[in-house]
Amino acid sequence: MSKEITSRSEDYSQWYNDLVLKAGLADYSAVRGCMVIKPYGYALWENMRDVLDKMFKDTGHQNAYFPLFVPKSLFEAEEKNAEGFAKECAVVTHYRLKNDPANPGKLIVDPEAKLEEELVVRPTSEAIIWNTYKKWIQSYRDLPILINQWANVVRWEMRTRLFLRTAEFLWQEGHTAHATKEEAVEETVKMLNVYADFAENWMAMPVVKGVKSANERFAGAEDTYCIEALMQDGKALQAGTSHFLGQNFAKAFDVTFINKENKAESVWATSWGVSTRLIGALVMAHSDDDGLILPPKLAPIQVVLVPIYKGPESKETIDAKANEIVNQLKAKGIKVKYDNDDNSRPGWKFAEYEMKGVPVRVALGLRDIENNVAEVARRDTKEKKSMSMDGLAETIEHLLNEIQENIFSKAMTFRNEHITKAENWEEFQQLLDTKGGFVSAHWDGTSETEDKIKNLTKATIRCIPNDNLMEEGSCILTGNPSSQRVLFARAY
RNA sequence: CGGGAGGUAGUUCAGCUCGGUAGAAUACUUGGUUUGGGACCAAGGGGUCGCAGGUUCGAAUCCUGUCCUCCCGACCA
Repeated sequence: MSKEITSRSEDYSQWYNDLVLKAGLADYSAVRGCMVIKPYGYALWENMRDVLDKMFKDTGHQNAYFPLFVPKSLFEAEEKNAEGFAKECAVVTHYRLKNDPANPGKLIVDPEAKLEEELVVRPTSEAIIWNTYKKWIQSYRDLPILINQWANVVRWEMRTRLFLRTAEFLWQEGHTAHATKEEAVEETVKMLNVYADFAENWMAMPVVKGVKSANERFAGAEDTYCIEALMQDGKALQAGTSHFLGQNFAKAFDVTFINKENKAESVWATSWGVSTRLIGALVMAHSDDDGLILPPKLAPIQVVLVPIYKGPESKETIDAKANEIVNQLKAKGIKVKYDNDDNSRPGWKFAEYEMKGVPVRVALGLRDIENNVAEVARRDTKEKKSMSMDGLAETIEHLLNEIQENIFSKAMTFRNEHITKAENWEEFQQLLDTKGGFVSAHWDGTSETEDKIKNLTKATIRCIPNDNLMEEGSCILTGNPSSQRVLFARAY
């Protein structure tokens, strides 16, 4: 047991906070609700970003960059979107400070520098982007436009949590424009699948793909598709969304194109995004009371090599052998760190790299070298084994794959065990209170019922799964007829 | 934004009730011994007690304001 962090059973929230801070992922800042992402956390984000970026490019998208500020008049153009975000917008009203005549050395906002029109700090970029697309689109030949941007956005949240909900966060937002509804819907689904692929095959985090109910839909969207993940405390977390925006933004920003029949039509739109929230998801999906457990495919350090010195004369021998192993691992493209820092002892390093979630640790001492072996420890199961130095790089390469698969299947098993059917209201409540996870239940399809259930239980409809079976039943709350089950859960 | 808790050395915290020269552990620096699960010895450095006012001869301590964090709630694509 670690003496550094609160255990999950004692206080899950505190465990999460301790972990993020002590593993060196992030730190609090002097700005309310805004965090500092530290090098180790940022390295993790860079790995995630690079993989996603390649996936976006492989599906035909290009990166571009749009301004941080949105003039208020543009922001309010799409009414539902504006209304949805209005109460959490940071707004720039002035462009200059000046010395405070009453208080030397202090600054005040210069009242003479008031902006004619306020600038909204983007909470999302549909407005500024569709205002731009208007200029770019005249003909069907200009479509589709498939653009992604990596950016920061600001949402003035009332209550923030490291990575899971911060006032400023990093994300990517894809914004595409299409000539037909079918093509836009296809794009929306395609990107949802990209997200699910990334979550499952890179983050080792199983997700349910589905569509949101009207209550949970993105402001301004016709349909919001999502991937929903399950955390170890039984709460759900929305890990990514892909929106079919219909022609709402095209109409709000007057973006039309001339089709092959020489007729003007409104453009069809999608937008889709994932954020640094995924780091929070990754932490909560796999880690334990000793620290992070990172999937090898995304870990900033995949293998750490720790020398066990015995007297100064052993250093040369061990360093030489260690460098040999490092080079073999590097030749296989494995990210390896040789930690021969003599200021901390092996035991300290073991605990430290467990905290940081490094998937594989190799300990190397004279004893091992004499026997032509190395001690290999895996983070996920904490299993330690002496392994032959012959073909060690291959052994470790396979082990990394095995760890990736193991943490995925462990998370998958947990997730599957936490999708439970509820047949009546008592059962529904009891499942939420005692077991947690997703509760699969019939719902009459109305927003009113969903609101009532939320007020009574704090559970929301996470999604209507894509591959849902049609099944006659009656609503868990009202008893009204229902044609399919939906997934309820308490969520982050 | 409502309720609760908190902010003192890099970190975790004591001191505050009852005002009187700023403390511990750990971390850090230097030297040495060490190294198979968070080493040991010796010496050394480090805090305008979150910030701003006020009361007082004197404030970490009492009062007011403010900023930040955590927990619960409301809110949240």
